[in-house]
Amino acid sequence: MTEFNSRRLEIDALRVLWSVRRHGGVTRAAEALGLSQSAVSHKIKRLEVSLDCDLLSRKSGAGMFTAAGEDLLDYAERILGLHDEALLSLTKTPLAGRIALGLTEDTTCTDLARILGRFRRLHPDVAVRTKVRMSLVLRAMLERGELDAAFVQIFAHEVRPTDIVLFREQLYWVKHPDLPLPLSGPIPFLSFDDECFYRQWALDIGQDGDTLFETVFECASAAGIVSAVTSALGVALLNGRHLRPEMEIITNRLPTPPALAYVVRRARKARNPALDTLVAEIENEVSRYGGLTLAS
Amino acid sequence: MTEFNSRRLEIDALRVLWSVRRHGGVTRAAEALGLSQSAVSHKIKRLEVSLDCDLLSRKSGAGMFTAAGEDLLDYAERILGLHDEALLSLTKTPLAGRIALGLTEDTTCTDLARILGRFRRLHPDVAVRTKVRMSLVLRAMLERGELDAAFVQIFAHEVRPTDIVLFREQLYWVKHPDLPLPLSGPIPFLSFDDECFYRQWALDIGQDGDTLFETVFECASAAGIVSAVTSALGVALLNGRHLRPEMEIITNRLPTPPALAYVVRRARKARNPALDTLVAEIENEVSRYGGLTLAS
DNA sequence: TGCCGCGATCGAAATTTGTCATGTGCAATG
DNA sequence: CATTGCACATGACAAATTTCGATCGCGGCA
Repeated sequence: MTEFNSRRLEIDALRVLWSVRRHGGVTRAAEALGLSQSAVSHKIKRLEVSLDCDLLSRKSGAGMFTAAGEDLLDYAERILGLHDEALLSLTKTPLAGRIALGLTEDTTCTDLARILGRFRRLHPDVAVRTKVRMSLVLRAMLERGELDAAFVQIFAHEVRPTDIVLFREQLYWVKHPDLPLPLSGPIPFLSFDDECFYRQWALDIGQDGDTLFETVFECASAAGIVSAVTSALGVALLNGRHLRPEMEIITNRLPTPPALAYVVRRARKARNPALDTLVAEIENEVSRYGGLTLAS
Repeated sequence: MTEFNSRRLEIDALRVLWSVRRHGGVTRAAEALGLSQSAVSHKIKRLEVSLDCDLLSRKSGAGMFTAAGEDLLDYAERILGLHDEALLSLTKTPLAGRIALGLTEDTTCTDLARILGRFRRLHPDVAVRTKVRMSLVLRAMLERGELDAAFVQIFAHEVRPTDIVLFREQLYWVKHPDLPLPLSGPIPFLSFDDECFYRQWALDIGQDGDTLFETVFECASAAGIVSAVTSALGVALLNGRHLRPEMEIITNRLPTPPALAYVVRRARKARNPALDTLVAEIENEVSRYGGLTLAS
């Protein structure tokens, strides 16, 4: 009772454990944390030894964690939350002001929500207004000065030095295995709606001569495209998060799709200390965890 | 912004900080934590450096902590609470049962409350019944088997091997400076009520010949005695927690008062796994912090 | 003024933590 | 069924951090 229970947890180890869950594996967690794989492995092992119980269930099959592990993760999450907030509150300068923020639908229910929530708690005198639009619209609003900053998806090669990259992702051509690619004539294309900024890229690639694609389906939500693909209605451009096992990735006959990035982009505008702080917090989070994640 | 804020707190350091407040000083905290004074000093210094702000205000006069320090302590307390609970929850076996517990008034609003609260949260199926009585009464109830365990005050020399000592304290003879001790005749005595177990000790010491004391004031609460002393009504036996600067400690003419101890004492009784666990938790807390504290 | 108690600081020693290199188990593959 | 690839574990060693004992400096106090 004395030796193993008197041993204490350390925040660092909890963060590693948490990162393992978040990134789904020791190796990935290590990458994200900027550590070697063995360091992460060791840290967890030490945690296990000091607690005298297993946390990772090295069984294939079931979940990655043991019951004790899941249990601890619960606490870890709360402790880490407090920890990060404590850190922020120490550097807190009384802020007031107004922030107009643009989000995409994708980003509303993820890490960003947590960060925004915490920000409002720490700085109750800052009025944060958020608008949810598609990336193209948000970019236009930024240009027109209607927003102070926005979370937008752009082509990787469009990233500006002042953007903060939240994470990068790759687009894939996908179709259902049952759908044969027509050897000649247009390929049936499942497209996001007009405002989708990489739909243009897809429609532009067939320009040399005849049209490569024929848009047979148009839908604003990823979920709609996903189900159209699985119904073998046609070919679509999807990012990694939306891939499903039953989808087939097309690697020949079509040009490699461009890489994408989710970034925070600020408006060229007057100083805004409140926004500075918020952006700094996001940067912090990104650098600590090696990017943010979205729910898939 | 990047370098000092990206640095992380560690639970250990927070515990040290907290211990410094709790024990009112670096040196005491070190003792309680079983570390050297320099280790504690260093740990705090490191914390300060990594946060790039002062936590202890080395000024004489005002409080021991800076505003940032107090701020951090707030979070530290919450983080430590979660930490300890996490640790406990990992070793948790589903407990059920019933515990009859005796407390003194002194112990109701201190660390014990925190431990009991946590215990009930972690083991909702254990019914904890508490009774608040004076130490003498509690001891009798223990003997009669009406309680499973009790937190009682006893003479230090009465501590049994099976008792868990929560902390020790010393009694002092005190009076107001304005009150002269009569050179002959009985000394005016301010006494707790009948059930106070060391009142007997005081009344017994005059037995060789005439009565040394005359009880001029009797009150069940320490607050009453304190104000009677400051009103120069007489002489009283008080423990360190109740000493006030304006009181004068009498060191001659009266025998040195006995040392006291607050202990957890269990009834000689059948096994009670729930009680075992609770007692183990208390032992843990005591060994980690070198005793519990009471509000003065 | 000289003596405490308390905390800061320094160098050396001990402990902890991270890395590289390597080993093991498990699946998919030819 | 050997082979390859992947993900994680482990061991040895180097680097960094933490602790300790000793010593110093500072403010109260007799």
